[in-house]
Amino acid sequence: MSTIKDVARLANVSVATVSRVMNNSPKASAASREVVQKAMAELGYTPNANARALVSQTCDTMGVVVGDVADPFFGALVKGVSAVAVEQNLHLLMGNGFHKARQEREAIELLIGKRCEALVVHSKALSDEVLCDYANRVPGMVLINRDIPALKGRCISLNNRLGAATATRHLIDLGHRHIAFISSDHAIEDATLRLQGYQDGLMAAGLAADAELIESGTPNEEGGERAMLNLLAKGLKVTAVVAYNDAMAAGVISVLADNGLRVPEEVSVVGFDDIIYARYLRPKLSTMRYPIELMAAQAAKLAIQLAAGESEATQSRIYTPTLINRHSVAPVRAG
Amino acid sequence: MSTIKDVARLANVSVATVSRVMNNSPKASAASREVVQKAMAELGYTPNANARALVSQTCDTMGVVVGDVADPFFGALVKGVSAVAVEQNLHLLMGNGFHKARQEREAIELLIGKRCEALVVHSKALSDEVLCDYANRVPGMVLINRDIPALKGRCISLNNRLGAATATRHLIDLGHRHIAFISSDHAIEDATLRLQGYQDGLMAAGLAADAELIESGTPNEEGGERAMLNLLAKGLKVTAVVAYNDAMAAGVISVLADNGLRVPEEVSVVGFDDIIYARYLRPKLSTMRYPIELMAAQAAKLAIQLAAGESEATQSRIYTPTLINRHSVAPVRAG
DNA sequence: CAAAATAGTGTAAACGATTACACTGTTTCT
DNA sequence: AGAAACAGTGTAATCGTTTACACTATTTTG
Repeated sequence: MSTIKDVARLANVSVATVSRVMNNSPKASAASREVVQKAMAELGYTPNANARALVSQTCDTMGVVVGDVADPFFGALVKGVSAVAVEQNLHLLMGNGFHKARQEREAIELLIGKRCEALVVHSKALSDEVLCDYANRVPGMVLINRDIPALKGRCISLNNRLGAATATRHLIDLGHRHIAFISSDHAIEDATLRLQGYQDGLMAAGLAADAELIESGTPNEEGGERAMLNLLAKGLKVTAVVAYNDAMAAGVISVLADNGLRVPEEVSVVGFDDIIYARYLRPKLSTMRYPIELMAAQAAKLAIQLAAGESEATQSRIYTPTLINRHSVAPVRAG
Repeated sequence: MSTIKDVARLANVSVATVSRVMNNSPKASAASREVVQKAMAELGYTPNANARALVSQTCDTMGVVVGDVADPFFGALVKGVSAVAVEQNLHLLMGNGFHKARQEREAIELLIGKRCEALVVHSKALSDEVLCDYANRVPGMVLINRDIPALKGRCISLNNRLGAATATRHLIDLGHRHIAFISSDHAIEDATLRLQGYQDGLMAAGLAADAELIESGTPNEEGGERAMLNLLAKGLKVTAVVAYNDAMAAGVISVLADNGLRVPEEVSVVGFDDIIYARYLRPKLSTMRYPIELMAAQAAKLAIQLAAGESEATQSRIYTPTLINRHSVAPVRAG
């Protein structure tokens, strides 16, 4: 691969002139512009971004760490970050943490190593301390879907607990009294919080929380299917289900339908996240909207500001999930 | 941010020693190991990957260019590439082309600029010539979902035409004679090819292709809805629909259901791609499987091999889409 | 015990770009 | 005409690493 020297040689100028042409410096004459550009084209020259980053101490890159890109939720997250990156003329470097501590660390360290100025990190497997440590090293690092007290102004998260409570209350308002919860067995905060929210909802209505009505599985379609199958096997009366997320809700609906239970006539189902295909399920899924793309864009902007040295806010930004009423929830049937 | 010199100073050794410790060189004594590691930890030192890449002429990074990460299809593609990246201990750099020529160029040039050794590129907006040009500059560049004759051994694609023909034939075999095609209005090869495949299918059965039965829209759920709405408005007899992709099929089914037309009893629908949520639609979507994750992994492996200097194959790798029979297709009803 | 081998360290030259500074030649001004 | 301003260029230092090479101190060998 050719270097700036090759170009300089071919164009019969110095490397400084080549550099000036590349960077549109006003100090380059029209004549050198032309000859240099011709040489660059002839050699198929692409400047070495690493060398550039080294001397200019900035690589115009934003980094983002997610769990797994193939998950639509993270797809939306990356899209939100990507949009502001494009807008700000930054490039995007992506790391997958796969929900494992070691891999999350590696991903973050890689991005810091490449000297990304702004960093949006989604980490569930790392401790507050570890994350603080990184954050202290990198001013432009922002955490998404996490709320660490010591990192107040650099966290953007969602009130998971409130969301699950809202979903539950909605069902109760429609007359449901036998409400199950399909939980995630991933040992992350969100799972606990949403479960608590469900219990809050029951409690507020003076309903007892029955542990038998709680089943869990991996937080995807298969997990939802399996958990619902287990729940059904118990033969309990259930008129409504609150699912940990939309993917699990899809599994739940699938199992319900396969077993001749009509949604929402016989069983109501409410999801969480409002992922891209929630409204294309049949029935269209009622769910708690998680404005992740918006939040991610917000996080990206914040990261850029912090990287530029702006002082941080004194408060975490906590979003509120809102109920989206589609067709998977109905009032409980008389009797 | 601290540098190797800071570490050296604090540890009272030379930078060479620090470097040796970092790289686990056998030339570093246990004593320096300890003192250097302590200094690194104390400073929160992270080596500058750009400097490293500059001198070592390799950055252990694989690049991937996709249309839009938020699209589940591309999510799966990135996942496939990501899996082999992790396996080979490479990092992943991602660029979004958003199906625009200028942005695709920028994304590719960025990755070349960063000196990614291996590159998996999904580009539909760039011409064969432009792509060839890039490929000639970068030995480890592989094209996915594209088949450029001049780049035989470096293309991995799917037989779109055959896929659409297979889907159509399947419907014909079930007795359907009034089969519509919901096409994508993106001006890319795939759209043309799938439409041709549909026509091939009809032709092979001696059926006339009725231009009235072809509607198009943006290749997503909304586009599918709109196109199906337009088709319905014509009041033609239609017993089956072949959709450009699963997202459009989801829209098609949604509109059909909203208008009281039962799928598959009254109208059969077949999609294309088998994206993640195809089997969670109701009815479960019958579709042509596009093994994109597998293909992407294959492309990534190929890219790595080529980057390592292995000679290329003499043939493009063309995958065959297979029919996945779920519940959105049924035999035509008597009468 | 001297010579040779070994272990560990440091110095300095790369890598490929940017840019301050010095320089030359031309234009503009008085 | 001579001074001052300006335009354009090149030289060389720099960014933060790696690593060949030279070097010293120690250990092994005959």
